[in-house]
Amino acid sequence: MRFMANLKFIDTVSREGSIRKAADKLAITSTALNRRILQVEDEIGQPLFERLPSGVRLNTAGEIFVQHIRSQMADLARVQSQIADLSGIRRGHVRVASGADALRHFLPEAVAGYRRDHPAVTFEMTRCHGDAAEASLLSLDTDIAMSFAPVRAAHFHVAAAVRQQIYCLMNEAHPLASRDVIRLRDCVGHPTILPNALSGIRQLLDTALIRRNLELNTILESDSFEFMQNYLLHDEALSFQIPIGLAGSVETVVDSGIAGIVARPVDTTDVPSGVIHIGYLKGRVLPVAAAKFLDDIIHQLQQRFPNETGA
Amino acid sequence: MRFMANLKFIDTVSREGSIRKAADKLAITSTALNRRILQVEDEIGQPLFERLPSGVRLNTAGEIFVQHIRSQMADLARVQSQIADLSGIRRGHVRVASGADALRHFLPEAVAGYRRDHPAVTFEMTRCHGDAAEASLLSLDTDIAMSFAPVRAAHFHVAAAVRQQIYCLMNEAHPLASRDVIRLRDCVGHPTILPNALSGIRQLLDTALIRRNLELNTILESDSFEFMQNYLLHDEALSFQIPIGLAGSVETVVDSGIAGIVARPVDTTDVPSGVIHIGYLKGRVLPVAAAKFLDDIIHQLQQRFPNETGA
DNA sequence: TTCATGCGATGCAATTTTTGCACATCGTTT
DNA sequence: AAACGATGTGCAAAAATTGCATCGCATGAA
Repeated sequence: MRFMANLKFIDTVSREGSIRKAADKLAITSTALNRRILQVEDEIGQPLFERLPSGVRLNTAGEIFVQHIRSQMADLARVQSQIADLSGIRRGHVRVASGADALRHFLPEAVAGYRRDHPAVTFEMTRCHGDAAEASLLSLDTDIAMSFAPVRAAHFHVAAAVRQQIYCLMNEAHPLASRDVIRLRDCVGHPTILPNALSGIRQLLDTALIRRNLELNTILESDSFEFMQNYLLHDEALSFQIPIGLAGSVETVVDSGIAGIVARPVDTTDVPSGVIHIGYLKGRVLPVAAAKFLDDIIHQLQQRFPNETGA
Repeated sequence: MRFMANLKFIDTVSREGSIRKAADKLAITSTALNRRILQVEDEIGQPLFERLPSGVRLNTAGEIFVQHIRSQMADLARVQSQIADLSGIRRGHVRVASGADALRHFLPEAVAGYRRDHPAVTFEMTRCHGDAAEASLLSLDTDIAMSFAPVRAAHFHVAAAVRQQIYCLMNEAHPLASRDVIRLRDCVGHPTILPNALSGIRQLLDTALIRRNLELNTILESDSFEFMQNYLLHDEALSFQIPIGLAGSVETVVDSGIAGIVARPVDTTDVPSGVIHIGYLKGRVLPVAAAKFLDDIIHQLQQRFPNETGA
């Protein structure tokens, strides 16, 4: 895209914080890049960067301008996708930011299903927590975000929300495995594995524990659900997860998707349900491919969690 | 603006409908322009223009792309204006489309007043009727529109609305000049000058005349209020106008602003008041200069028509 | 303090890109 | 049939961009 080159260069410099680093990344010399930036600054009539000994940094004008550039580039992507759509080929690139839960089983399936119908569409899946998701929407690095943590509505347009009850995971040989519903106080004393503090599950659990003045015997913290679940195979411990992080539909979630591990719901009077929010940056018009994928996700969520999904 | 050149070129070609004409306007040769367009089409991956014997015309993809270009350019103007604003100098360019009424006295005063405070701001005033105003907002040729005709709310954000009663204008020697309020039936028989059919005043009058089955003795139609008003100096005829088209505030509008011509209100049970709408394209963020000017206009309207101005 | 390092800015020559002219090609109109 | 006016194309000239070597500057380490 020749006609966007200069703008893309400025965006890259602003991200790298250095003209030389950006030049490397863009496979041109720093001189050329430097002069193109000087030229744009000249055309704008104001410098966009502060020159520091360690590199460059956006000044206020630069902040405004870069925000404009990013929104331009995102809109160009939408236009291209829309134009490609006219000729029947559904092309496009969809960028999704999600918590680890949905990245395990739900999104792989959803993306594969979508690509079966539209093989020319490419994807970029980023794992991140609530705040990072919002930042990445704002800088237009991401089209769609999916987050179990509470979202601030200021910049986020919620396309769908799905209630998710907390489940307790354990080896099928665990003494609690015989119960249909787990109470929080039952867990006390058993060795427990928790997701790390940024996780929405962890936040719900912590709030519940403090309120009831309980303490768990936490033997391990991790941000990898895969690690935690596989650990359960080798030790008689408890872990927690939400349905979307488990294979299969919520009705049949007696086992967790891994042989030898079972999932039991935690009583909602102990730990309230959380909500997964799916949406995009408020005010944005998504590229056709992203918009279609979002529709698909919502459709699948409604099928899989028919009573828990709202607008 | 080097980095927007190609996009501006495409916009110009789409407006001129011919590469050669556009090339003339842009002061380059048609070959150069042609090749730049071919290059962009190549980068987009799809042709944007249909080649006709008489020139070029946008195809569907082109329509989408040009709309994107225009919104980009408008947004760039906003960004530039915002950046210029940072350094204290309030620069910018404000484009207003208005009916002839407000262009007579109100807008000249308003613009002059604004420029007194912000001499670096430039203006572009276009006289046009309702539908043309909407089109010019949509193609982003205009920032602010002011129209006495009814507006379709689909694309128009109404920033303010001012009720305007119809006034009857005549030579001070006219037999009707002694009345405080004019009834429509009083006008019958007198020679009358009317604004042309596109005018909001004319539409209100026509509706009223049809409803009451009256007919005026129309000796002249024009779209120039100046011509009509000056004609009254030389002939004992009637004409019509709204307060914003007259000098002075509505309370003191005994004379019309031109010596020898007086204005008398027409009874609102005969001809209902119309409404002037001031606003901009829905969803747009106006450049600071335009936004500030809009505030100014609204403020002045509220001062001049305190009981007739609403949100 | 001195020196080394890493940053952006700049002069100049090589290179790439863009431009303008002449002309080809196509469809419509006279 | 011929003339006209439109876009598309080869080729040489002109203009812009690039890369190298180098400068000036600020910081941090010895």
